[in-house]
Amino acid sequence: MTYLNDLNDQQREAVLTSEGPVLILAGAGSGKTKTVTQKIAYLIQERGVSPYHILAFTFTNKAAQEMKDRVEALLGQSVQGMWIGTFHSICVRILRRYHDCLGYDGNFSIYDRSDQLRAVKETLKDLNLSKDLFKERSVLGAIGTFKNQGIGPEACLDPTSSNFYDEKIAQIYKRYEEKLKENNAMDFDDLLLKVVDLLNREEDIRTYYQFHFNYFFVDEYQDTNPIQYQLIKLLCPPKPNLTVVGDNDQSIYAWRGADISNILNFEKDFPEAKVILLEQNYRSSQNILNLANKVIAHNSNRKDKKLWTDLEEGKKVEYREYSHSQEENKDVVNLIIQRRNKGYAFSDMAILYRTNAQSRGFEEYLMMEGIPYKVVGGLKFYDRKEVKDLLAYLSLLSNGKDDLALARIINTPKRGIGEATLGQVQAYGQEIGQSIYEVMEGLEENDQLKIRAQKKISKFVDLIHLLREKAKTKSIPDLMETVLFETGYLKDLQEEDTIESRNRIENLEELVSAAKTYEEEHPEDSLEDFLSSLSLMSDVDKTEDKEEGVQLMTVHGAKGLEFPVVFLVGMEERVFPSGRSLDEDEDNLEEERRLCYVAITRAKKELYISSARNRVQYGKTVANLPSRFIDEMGEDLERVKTYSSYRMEKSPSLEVKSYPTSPKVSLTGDYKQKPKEDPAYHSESKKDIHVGAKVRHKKWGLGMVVSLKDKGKDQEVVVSFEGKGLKKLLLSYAPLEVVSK
DNA sequence: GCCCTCTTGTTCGAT
DNA sequence: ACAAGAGGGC
Repeated sequence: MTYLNDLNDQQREAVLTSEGPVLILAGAGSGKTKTVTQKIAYLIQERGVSPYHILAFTFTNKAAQEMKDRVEALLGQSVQGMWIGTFHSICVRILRRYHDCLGYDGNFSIYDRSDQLRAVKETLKDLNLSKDLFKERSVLGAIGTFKNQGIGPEACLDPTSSNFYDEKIAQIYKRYEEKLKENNAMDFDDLLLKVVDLLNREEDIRTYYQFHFNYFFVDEYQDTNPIQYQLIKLLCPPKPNLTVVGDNDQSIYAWRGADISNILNFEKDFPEAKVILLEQNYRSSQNILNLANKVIAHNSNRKDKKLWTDLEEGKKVEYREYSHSQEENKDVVNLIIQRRNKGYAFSDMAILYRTNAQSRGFEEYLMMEGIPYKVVGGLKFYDRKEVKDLLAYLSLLSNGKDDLALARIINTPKRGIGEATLGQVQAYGQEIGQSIYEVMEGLEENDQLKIRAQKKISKFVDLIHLLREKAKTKSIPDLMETVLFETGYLKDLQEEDTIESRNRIENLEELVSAAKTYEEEHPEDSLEDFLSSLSLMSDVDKTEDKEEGVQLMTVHGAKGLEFPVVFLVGMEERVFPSGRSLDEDEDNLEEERRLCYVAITRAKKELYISSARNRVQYGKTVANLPSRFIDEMGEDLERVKTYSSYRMEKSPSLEVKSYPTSPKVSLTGDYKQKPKEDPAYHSESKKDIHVGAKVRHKKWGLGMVVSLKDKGKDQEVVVSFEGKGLKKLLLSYAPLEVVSK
C-alpha cells in the first residue's frame, strides 16, 4: 500500500492498529478523515475485510458521503454495502427492518422539532395542563434530556424526591410517548432509543448484529450522548475492533446531551484500548494555531494537547472593533472584496457567527454588492409552510395514522373543516383507538358519530383515496405535482398572485425538483425512504457545494469544515459567549470557549475577527462589550484601527449616540412607512376625554372612560360600555365622541 | 368557520 | 423585525 507513505507516524499507527479498541485523539485539522478513510481502505484491501462487515457512524450524511467517496478513490472500487451514516439514519435502517418487534408499522413517520412541539402542545391539552405553567419548550427539553440518557417515562420519576412539577413532567412524557405511538411516529431521539430497546430485548437480533459487524468506527466521538454510547456498546462484541475519533476540545453539543466523559473514559471502558494522539496540524498557519491554543488553554477541564504545524507562520490574525453591527456588516463585505482582488475565490471565504439571526445584516450588503453567497441553516427551506404542507400530504398518504400531518393539511386549502370538527373526530378516535383519518374513513357507516361537516369530510376522504391510488403508480415528483393539483393547493396560490404566493410556488417547484434528484440517486427507494431521508438531513447536508459563493453559517454548522479565509464576527459578551451561557455555570462558558476554538481552527490562511459595540437585536439596539475571548487572545491579535474605533477613542460616549440606528438599506426598495395619522379622527371633542367622561361609540353605544394612558404617540383608553363590559381602544382610531363632561 | 388585529416570543446551538 | 398564535367580531 503505497499510500501509507502519505501518513505521519501517529496516523500510520492508527491505520495499522486494525484489531482492538483504538481512541484517536485528533486535534483540529490533524488529518482525521484521512486517517479513518485510509484505515477503512487498508482493512478492505490488505486485511480482506468485506465492506458489509464495517459499520461507521459519522456526524452528518455529508461526512458519510465524503468518507465513502474517499475510500472508493483510494481503492479504485465501489464499497457498496458498507454501513456508513449518521446514528439516526443507521437506526432508521434497522427500525424499518424490525419495526414489528416494537409494535410499529414499517411506514412510521419521523417527527422533527416542530412536530414534537405540536405533539407536546396537544399532550398538554389532553392532560388539561396550563401552558403558562408548562412551557412547551422546557417540557420538550426535559423529555429530550431523559431520552438522551435512555430513561423512559416510567423510570424518569425519582420516587424519593419528586415534586408536583416532576410528577407532571413524567405524566406528560408518558402521554407524549403514547401519542407518538398512536400516530405511528417517532421523534429523533426515539430512533436511537427504540433501537437500543430492541437490542436489549431481542437477543437474536443483538447477536445477529454483533456477529455481522466486525469493524466499527465512530467519528466525532466527543459529541456522542449516553444513548449513542449504549448503542455502540450493544452492537459491539466484548472486545471490539472499535476505532473512535474525536477531540475533547471540540465538544460543542453538551446542550443536546453529548457527554464528554464518553471520550475521557474510553480507556476505562475498553481497558485494552490504544490511545493515539494526532497533534500535527495540516490546515492552519502557525499564527492561527497559536491563537487557538491560547484561547483553549483557559479551559480547566481538558486533556492538554498542543497543535503544531510545519506550515509557515502566515498572516497575523486581525481584530477590528466597530461601533455598530451595521458597520461590521459593511466592512466585512469590503474585506471580502479586497480578498477576492488578492486572488481568493468567494467560495474560499466564510463568515462564521454565533447565532443564525446574525446572517441577515451580511446578506444585505453581499446582495447589494452582487456577491454570490450561501447561507447554511437558519431560515430553513424545509421549515417553510408550503414545503411542510406538501410533505404533510405525503406523510398522510404514507402513514394514515399520522394525526399531526392530517391536522396540518385537513383545512389547507380551506375545506370548511375547522377545529371544532377536528376535535370531535379526534376525541371519538381516542375513545375507540383509531386515528383521525381512520375515523373519517368510516364516518359514513358510523351511526354513533354525527358530524355536521360529514359531507365535507367524505369529500376529503375521497381525495385521499384518489391520491393513494395515484401514489401506487406514480414517481415521487409526479405524486407531488398530483397532490398540488388535485388538492387545489397550487390553484389557490396562483389565484392569490402576490409576491409571497409566487415565492411559495417557486419553493414548491424546488421541492419537486429535489425529489427528482433524489429519485435519480436512489431509484429503488420508497416514499417512506424519501421522507425519512429528508427529515434526517442536517443543514450542512442540504447545501450543495458546487455553487460558488461566500459561505455564511453558525460556528456549530462549520464544525468539520475548513476555509482559506474566515471572518469570525460578533465577538461580543452576551453574543459569543452567549448571554445564557454567562447566566449559567462555568461548564457552559467552557463549552463556549471550545466553540470559539472550533471557529478559529476552521481558518487555513487568514482569519479576521470582529466585534461591534452596538448591535440590533430583537429589533432594537443593544450595547455590548467585546468578548472576553478577545482579551484571552492577547498579543497574538493584531488590532486594526477602524474608522469608528478611531472615533470611539476620541469620544466614546458621543459615538454610541451618534450612529444612526435605523436601517438604511432596503433591498426591495419598498421603504416601510408608518401610517400617517388621519387628522379627521382628532375631533375637537376627543381632546376633552378624561377618566370619568361619558362617551358614545359607533358600535358599542354609551359608556364611561375608566382609564387613560399614553402608549407611544397614541393614547389607550379603557371604556366601560353599558351592558358590554370593558373595551380597550386606541384613542386616535376609535370612533368615540364625548357626550358630557 | 373565517378573518382581522393585537400580542407574544424569538435568538444559543441541531440530528 | 418578524412570524405565529390568541382573541374577538362578523
